Amino acid sequence: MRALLYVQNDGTLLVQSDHPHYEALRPRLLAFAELAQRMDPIHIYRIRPISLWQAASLGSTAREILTFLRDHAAHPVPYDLQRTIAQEVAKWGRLTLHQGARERIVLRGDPESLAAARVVPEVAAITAADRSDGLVFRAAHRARVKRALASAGLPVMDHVGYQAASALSFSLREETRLRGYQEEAVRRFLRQGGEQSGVIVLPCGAGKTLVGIAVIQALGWHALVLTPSETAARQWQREFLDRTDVRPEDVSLYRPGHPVTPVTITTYQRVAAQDRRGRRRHLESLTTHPWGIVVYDEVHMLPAPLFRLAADLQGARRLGLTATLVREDGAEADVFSLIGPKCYEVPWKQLEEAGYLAAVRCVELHVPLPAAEQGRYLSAGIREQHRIAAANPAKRGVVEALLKQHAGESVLILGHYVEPLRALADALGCPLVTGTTPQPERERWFEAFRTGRIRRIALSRIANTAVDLPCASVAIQVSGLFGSRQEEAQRLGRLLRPQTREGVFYTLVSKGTVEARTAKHRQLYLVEQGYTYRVYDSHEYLPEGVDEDEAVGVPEHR
DNA sequence: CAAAAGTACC
DNA sequence: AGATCGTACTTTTG
Repeated sequence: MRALLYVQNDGTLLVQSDHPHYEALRPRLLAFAELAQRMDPIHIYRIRPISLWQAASLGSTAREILTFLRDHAAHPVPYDLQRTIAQEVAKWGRLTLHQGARERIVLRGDPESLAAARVVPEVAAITAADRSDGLVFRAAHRARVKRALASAGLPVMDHVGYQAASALSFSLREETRLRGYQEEAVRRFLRQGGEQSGVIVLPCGAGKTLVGIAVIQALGWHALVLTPSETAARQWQREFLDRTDVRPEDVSLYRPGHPVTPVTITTYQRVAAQDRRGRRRHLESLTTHPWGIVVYDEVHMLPAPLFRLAADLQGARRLGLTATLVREDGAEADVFSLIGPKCYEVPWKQLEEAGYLAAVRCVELHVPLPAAEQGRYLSAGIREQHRIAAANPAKRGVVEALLKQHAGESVLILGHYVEPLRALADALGCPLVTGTTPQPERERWFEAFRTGRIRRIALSRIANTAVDLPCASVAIQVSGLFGSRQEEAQRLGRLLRPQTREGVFYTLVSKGTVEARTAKHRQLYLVEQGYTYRVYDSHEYLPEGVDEDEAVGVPEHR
């Protein structure tokens, strides 16, 4: 049989995506490599140190990884790469951080690793003492030490332990049932008596909030929950009240000046905020409370320069939750070092197959750029090119045709640039909701959409997180935030609430422009998760003047 | 409601 | 290869 993959010296894997065993073997591949590019039928994966540490933390050995490569590669694995893999996997656990005397922590390890750690400038700058048995730091530098070492290629296993926490007792309500994978997620996080901190990755709509609540309940300590927005914070609060018997007065949104409650919910923004004097008072007051656990909702946002201050709460167990542990700046490694390794993940498609999430089909439609735009496009700089491609006026006709085809279904129209999106919404006569739409007005539109009173709604980037519109079964993406895999995944995520009918996720791409490349890149995370994109020219998918049923390439209307 | 602060991407 | 800049967006605050 044909080989599944070709291994290159630099850790790049060329994988035959049409190989009969590809689907079955993909999870094992993803355990230590990341999908970097698609040139069908070749999928290009990259082995990165962070993925090897991650694999090691989940118990993989270098031998297993190398055996997998030997079994499926066309040629022998290059010796240098074999050595790199063995080295990187072995790094996990070589450096460990321990509690020292009096507010000190100690970095221990073999002499070689310690020597490497010693010369990392940011580490040297905060080393309190350099002893033969290890490097000593102030406990307050716990996050900084781990982050600096990880970015220098030295992952640290954190054995410092946690502060004494206040107890909190409540139960899940009788009728609150955890699904199998949710229970498994909780179990994995709590293994070793909950000593480990880490990240749980579950698709949008899979019930991450409930997993977080179940973890808090099982641990029985005071909990701080950090979310990306006030809206998300309120959703957590509501979920706590709906799903558990926790006393309502024990759960609150953080209010500066008011005493914190056993479960306190607030946003990354607020934690990071500083007052006029430059003091981060919220962070200070939240840090002093004896939390037993801090939950980081949408933890992929944590690496932002100020949001990551929220990771200074190292005295508590840390649980990160996200659907999309990817960033275009590669800062996922910060999540690994500041929160902990990924301890549980379920591929999106797997939950679809199990019937927990709606089935979604992905379609990429190429729309020609009209001649007038074509001229401007060719003489524009790269930024302007993105904008012109995104605002392609020919997309409007395609959107109209798709709306006709999906008459009677609830459709989201998603865009990045607000002005072109506004023009489109006006032309279609549908409401537009953006970040500047006042909260009450947002709620009114969302409610109208949920109840089916309106069937279409145009959304800017606010749709990327925490917008709950469960009835949507079709999304038309008219433009996106460049090559953001994160955004693509979150947007498809809007369609995953269980539906009776299959969802469709359309992406409109200006033909022959930079958009074609960015669109391909955006899709990589979802392709990793098992989704397939069908690509058509818009006229081929929606031929003018031809009845839909006769159109070539149009899947049967259901 | 406008200004300020923050994020993500190229 | 890594860093910086510029643009468009969101949330929070006064």
